[in-house]
This record gives sequence, C-alpha cells and structure tokens, in this order.
Amino acid sequence: MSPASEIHVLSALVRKLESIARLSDAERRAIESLPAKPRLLQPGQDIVRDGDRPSQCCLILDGWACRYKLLGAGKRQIFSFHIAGDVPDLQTLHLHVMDHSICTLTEATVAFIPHDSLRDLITRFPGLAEIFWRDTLVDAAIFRAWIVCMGRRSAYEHIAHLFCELYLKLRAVGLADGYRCPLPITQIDLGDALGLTNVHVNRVLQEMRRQGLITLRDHTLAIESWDELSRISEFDPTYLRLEKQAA
Amino acid sequence: MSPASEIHVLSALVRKLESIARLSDAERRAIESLPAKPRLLQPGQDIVRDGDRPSQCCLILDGWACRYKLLGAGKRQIFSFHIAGDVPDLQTLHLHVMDHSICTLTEATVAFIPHDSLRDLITRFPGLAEIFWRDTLVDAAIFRAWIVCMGRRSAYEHIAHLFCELYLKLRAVGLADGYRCPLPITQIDLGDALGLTNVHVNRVLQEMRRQGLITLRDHTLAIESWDELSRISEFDPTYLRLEKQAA
DNA sequence: TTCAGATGTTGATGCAGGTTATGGCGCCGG
DNA sequence: CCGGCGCCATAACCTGCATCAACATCTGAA
Repeated sequence: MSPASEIHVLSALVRKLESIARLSDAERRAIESLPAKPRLLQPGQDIVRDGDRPSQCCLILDGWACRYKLLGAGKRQIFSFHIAGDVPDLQTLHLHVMDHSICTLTEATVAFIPHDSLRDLITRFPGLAEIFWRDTLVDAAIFRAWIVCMGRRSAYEHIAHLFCELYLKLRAVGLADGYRCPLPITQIDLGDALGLTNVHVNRVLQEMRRQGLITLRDHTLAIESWDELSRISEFDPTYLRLEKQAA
Repeated sequence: MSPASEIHVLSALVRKLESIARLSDAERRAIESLPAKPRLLQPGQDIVRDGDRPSQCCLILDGWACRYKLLGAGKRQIFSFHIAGDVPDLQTLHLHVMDHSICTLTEATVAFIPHDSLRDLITRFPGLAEIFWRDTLVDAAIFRAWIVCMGRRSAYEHIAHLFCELYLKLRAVGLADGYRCPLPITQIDLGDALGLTNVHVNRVLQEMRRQGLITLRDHTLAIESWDELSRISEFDPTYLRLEKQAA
C-alpha cells in the first residue's frame, strides 16, 4: 500500500466519524496514517465469524456488509447494515470473542486495521477514544430503535422506519441525496433484518408502491413521500446523532 | 452523606464492574470515593425521560428499573431490565440527549453521580474508561440477543431466553442462586419487554409451568430445569461476558 | 446465446399471537 | 367492612404473518 492510497482509504473513516462528531486536524491526520490493508470481497463472504477472536478491525470502504447471527433450523437474524466508513467490529477492541458474524451483502472493499494500531491511536488521542466510544453508543441506540420496531410496530411501519434510517445514514456519508439511495440487497436480506419472511416483505413492498410511498427498482430506493414514510413509522432521527440533521 | 455510607453505596457499582472485568485496588478506591446521592423511589417513577439532557448518571442500588420508550397509541417497548450495580444511562456521558426513558419497576434506591465526577475519574484512570466502555458494549450485545429473540424465536423460546439471561445477570452480582431469583415485575412489564401482550405472556407462562420448566410465585422465579430452558431457547451465555461463567 | 440458479411475485391455507371480555384474588384506603 | 384497583387467569374470536407451492424474471457463467 502506498501512503497516498492509504490516505484515500482512511478518508472513508474520517468522513464517517465526522458525520457523528467533530475532529481536530491532528486527529484527522492521525487517523489517516493508520495502517490499513484493503481487500476486495465477493458478495456473501464472511469477514469475521461468530466465535472468532480477531486481532484487527474491519473498515468498510465500498459496498454493503451486515452483522448477523445464525440459529438452528437455518434461521438468520441481521442486526445492522454497514456501509462505507463503518467499522462494524469496533467492539472487538474490548469484547474479544465475537458473538455474531459479519459478512458482505454485495461485492465490497474492506480494509483491516490492527487492534494494536487502534489502541495506540486512542492512547495518544483520548478525544478519539471518546469518539469511537460514541460510535459504539450510536450503534446501541440503533439496536434499541430496531427493538422498538420489532416489538411494537407492524411490518409496514417497520419497513418504513428502516428505509428512513438507511436513507439518512447513507446521506450522512455522501452516498445518497434527493430522497434516492442505493439499496443493493435482496428481499431475503431485508426479511432477515426485519424478522419477516421474504414473501411478506415482498407483499408489504408492493403495498408501499401501490400507496405511492416508494419506488424500488434496480437496487435503488426512491422515497416518494418522506413525510408520509416518517409519519407512518413515527420516525425520529435523534437516535442517529447525525451532525447534519434530517431534512 | 457520610463517607462510610458512600463507600457502601458504591460497592454495588464495584461488584457489578467486577462481574464483567477486573479492577485494581486503586481503581476500586477511586470508584468508592465518587460522590453519590442516594434516593428512594416509588415503583413506576421516571428516573430520566426521553428528551432530557442529564448532567448525572444514575446507579441502581436496590430494586429494579428498566429502559423503555413510549409510542403513539399507548404502546410501550422495554429495552432492558436493570438491577443493583447497573448504570443504565451511562451512555449520556457521550450521547447528551436521551432517546428513551428510564423508570423504576419496583420500589428502588438510586444514587446519582455527576457526569463531571465520572469524566474526571476516567481521565485519571484510563483503565476504568475502558471498563465503562466495555460495559456499554455488553449492553449492546444484550440488545443484539434481544433482536434475535424478537425476530426469530417463538414467544415460548423468547421467554425462556429472557429467564436464562436474567438469572445469570442476577447471580453475577450475588442476587440469585440455586436456580431461583427474584422477578418482581408484572406480566405487563414482561410483555412490553418481549413485544407480546400480557395475555399471551400469561398463556406461555402457564404452558411452561405445565411442562415443569419453571415455577413462578410471589415474585420469585424458580428454574426447575436449566438444561431444558437453555436448550429450548438456544441460550449461549457468551454475550453476557460474565467473568464467573454459567453453570 | 443459452441455461441454471438466485431472486421476485402471487395464491391458498394455517397458526401464533393479538384483541376483547370477564371473573377472581389480594391489597389498601376510607 | 366495603369498594376500588392492580394483577393474574381464562375463554372466544380475529388477523397478520408464516408456510408451502408454483411460476416468472433476472443475472451471470459457459
């Protein structure tokens, strides 16, 4: 890896952290000088597995990934979707054994950063420790939002809520705008995230199209009525803690 | 507050942290010298509210509390139950606006610790910062476990899983043993945590009693067959990260 | 260009869990 | 001593989503 391309690689992380906090110049430079080995992965490839004890974290540079857990009888639950700038296994810095897996959902570029380098970084920059901690706290806030959706909302409301969340997260790192965003995942993936079957996801999507709420084609989601979508799902973006707030 | 009683108050926090990590003597003493104002609260009383910007954290000393969110149409979702030693709003150190509420479920004693004191503590003891961070990460791991239960398990399996989790958490801080533990909450509370109605919770509990899995009387849960209960719910205690592992 | 496997769509049917209602019991305040 | 209230229990009925199945369409590899 040439230094030049490493700076480029880590700018994804800088952009993500700046979407939820402010960085000083020194902090930005320190992040950009982290060692990071990028790799291109095929869709559906595991990055870390349930039970692993990783010695590095993965930074998504391009494409989508998700955290998931497999259960008996072939059931799968997805906990979170991850896009450029996310470090979905940041918690392995302090929780050494993985209690779930992480895999790509699309073709994806992923960079690996050794734990040692991260630990060194946050020792030298306690402000960054705080920001990384904060990032894992936002993660937890998103889990809580998902719990509300799974426990107390209908499938229709749940999907609406997820679309609002994904759109804002993508927009915050410059991957979406004008109420359109990429959604390069299958209805099966959506179902596994929502706790529904792909069949029912399909029916609800049809209904949302019929209502004129969304269009969804060629792996692109267009939100035709943000107000309706967020009203239906009682969506309140506070929990995402984005510096640039919702439309 | 006399110093002597403050030491007693904060030993709940020490015990809790020692259930998920190891403390040095200096760290233990530093925690025990935190300022903490205990208060006795009635059941069902809010400790912090959705939208608040607290300047202190609450430490549960006795009784049960929970994090929850209210939705339109009177729906409520509970995210977590909290017992002696827990600091359910630790995240307010870095996420300033509450995105949910915290209330007592029983009569409870709660101590308030100013953010400033906590920030000072973790600046002086970076090892403690790490442990607090770790505690919020365990929290997030529990959220993930709940998401799996809500998305991919039946009501029966879900309740079984929750009982396993609660028993181990209580035992880890010395509040349970011999497969018996206090469960001083109503079936309505359980339903709001599980994403079920109290009626269905009742049905499932009857069924579990009929199967001889549990007895539940006088706010006390007795697990009659730990093996069955954990097998049914595919319970794997790894995610709780307890130093003293499961039976 | 073709073909096979993955994904999306639609329909028929069943069940887990929601909804509504009612009664009993223990507790507390008047 | 009574009345009201909170919680537990049970029953009857309803519905959202799962399940199973068939087929259509897309995608990518040969």
